[in-house]
Amino acid sequence: MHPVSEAEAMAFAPSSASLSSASPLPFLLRSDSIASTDEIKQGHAPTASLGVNHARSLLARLRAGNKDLAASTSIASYSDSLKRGTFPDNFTFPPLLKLLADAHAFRAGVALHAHTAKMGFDADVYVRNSLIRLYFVCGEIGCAKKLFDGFPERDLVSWTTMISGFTKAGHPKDAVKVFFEMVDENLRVDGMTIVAVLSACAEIGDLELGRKLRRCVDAFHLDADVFIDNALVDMYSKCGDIDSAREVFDKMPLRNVVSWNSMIAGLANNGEFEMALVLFRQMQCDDVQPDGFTLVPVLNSCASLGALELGRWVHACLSRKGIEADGIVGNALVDMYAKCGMIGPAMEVFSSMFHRDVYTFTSMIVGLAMHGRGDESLTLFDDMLRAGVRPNEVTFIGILSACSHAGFVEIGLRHFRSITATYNLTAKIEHYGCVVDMFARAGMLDEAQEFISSMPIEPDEFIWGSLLGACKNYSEVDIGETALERIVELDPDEEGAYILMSNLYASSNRRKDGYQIRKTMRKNKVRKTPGCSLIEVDGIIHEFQKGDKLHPQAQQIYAMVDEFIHLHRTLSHEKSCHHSERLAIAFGLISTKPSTLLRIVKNLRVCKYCHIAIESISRLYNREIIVRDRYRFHHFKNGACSCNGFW
DNA sequence: GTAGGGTTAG
Repeated sequence: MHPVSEAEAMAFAPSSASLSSASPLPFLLRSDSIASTDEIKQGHAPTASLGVNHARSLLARLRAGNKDLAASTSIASYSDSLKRGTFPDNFTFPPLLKLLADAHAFRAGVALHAHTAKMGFDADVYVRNSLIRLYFVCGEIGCAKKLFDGFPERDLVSWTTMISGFTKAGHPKDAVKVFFEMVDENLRVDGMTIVAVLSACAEIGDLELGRKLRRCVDAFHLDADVFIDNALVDMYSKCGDIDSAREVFDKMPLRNVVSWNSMIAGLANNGEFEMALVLFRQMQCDDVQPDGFTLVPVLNSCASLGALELGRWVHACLSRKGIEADGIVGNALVDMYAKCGMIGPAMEVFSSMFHRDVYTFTSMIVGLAMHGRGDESLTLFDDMLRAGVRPNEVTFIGILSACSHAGFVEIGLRHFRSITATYNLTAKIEHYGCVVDMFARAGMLDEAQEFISSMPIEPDEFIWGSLLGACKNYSEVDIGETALERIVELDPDEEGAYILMSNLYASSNRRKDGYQIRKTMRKNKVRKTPGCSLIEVDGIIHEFQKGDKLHPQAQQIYAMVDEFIHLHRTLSHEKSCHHSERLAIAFGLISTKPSTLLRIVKNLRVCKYCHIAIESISRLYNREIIVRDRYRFHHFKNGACSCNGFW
């Protein structure tokens, strides 16, 4: 950092001589006080100029980045010309104000606002609109609103600036209100206004208004505009109407990188991860260069699908393009590696990052907890607090599940209490669920029941499910029956609960009751979510459903599965099982080199028998196998699993 | 000759 010279600090103070003829009040470095925003909110232009210390800190801050440099250079040359006696005109201010807005240089903005007022240009419509945007960007919504309200000559641009300003400031409902005021006044609306309102609709999720705007776009034949089409794609995606988004996207005569980004992000955010990746490949075929905005939803999709190879490719692509693996992109990378079972690489990216926020830490904390590394997860939480990063609700999901997994009941309870007591966050049903799970897994079934009855929130089927699961493990038929009753009341289609209960009966020598449960399931036509496992081989994701023979290599796969049973039978007696994870593992074994690590992603929990079988497979075939199920990772190696039987 | 537009994580 260069020292700031007095001359530079004076840059904001035009000499009184050069201004005396234009203004009765000379601009001087009067004090360190700056005009308060109250002045502006009350409808007055700021009167005080910038003080020495403020100018100094501003200049230091302006040196920090490119936008800031651009702003500081321009301001410097502006004040130089003032000192030379050249006077600004109405064309001088808009570009300067824009630079200051982009650099979020609020104090300098106020100072310049004062200049415009002193020189009589603050009623110029261009100057006024620039000031409105500046105040919005700096978070001074009250000032922006005052400038707009007290401005008789406001034009289309003023209105559009208000609409987009409110949306970007996180007040999309106010944006829509402004739009309707505009409509009520029968004012002209153009494409840019529509884009701004569509963006507000997207934030609110107001599909109805979005559709009306679409009709407006069609009526005025504005739909060949790439900005409008992009805004439509984004609006439809964020409102959950992904088909309409795709329809607009497919019909676009011209697409830019933002069009692809919006569509890929829309697919990923609507859970269409495979399609997001397909579109990403298509984008490359179209020779559109991806940027950070593209790669974040692509990484999220990789994370959800366990597509590590593509994820790694994206990582390499980032480095190649010189996109820094920091901030949001870094967070997405950490999350991708953690969700693909690669805690080591996740930690490497984590350590290399400069800006670690609550998302960075949370991804890592949740990742470690899901891998059964509860103590490391808790250590990282302490690191996070020491780094001055405040946890959020999701962080506590990770912390509580880490405690649950590691059997730290006391520590877990202390963290649970701190959610509200220390951090003033809301403990949600998921947090209560973690605590129930914590008691239940530790075999403290009475405490779990007591905790459930003391909850201020109505327990849901997941809470009762945790309890039932523990009843199964500890053969507690009575409590299990109560839990099942509650679950059936809340979600009669919950197949897992019936199966747990029937297994609980079976393990308690009450097979008859078990059959009864299965009969009820058939009678009630309880749907079964089909088990589905994914495995990525050579960058291609292969999907298997329980017992399906759709894969081109089905014959070899089933032969391999039979081999498992044959080998496995020497250890225990098992009937033939074609659960999806076995098919995926069999395919992995026959299509990769010996000792290649296999990674499976499954939509449901791994059953007890498959868990035992995979332990043996890892030893017999000398393979590390990482299975991500609905809840956590199972890292199988040499006949043992990282979950230690906790799942 | 100046001002206003779209996309990103747990």
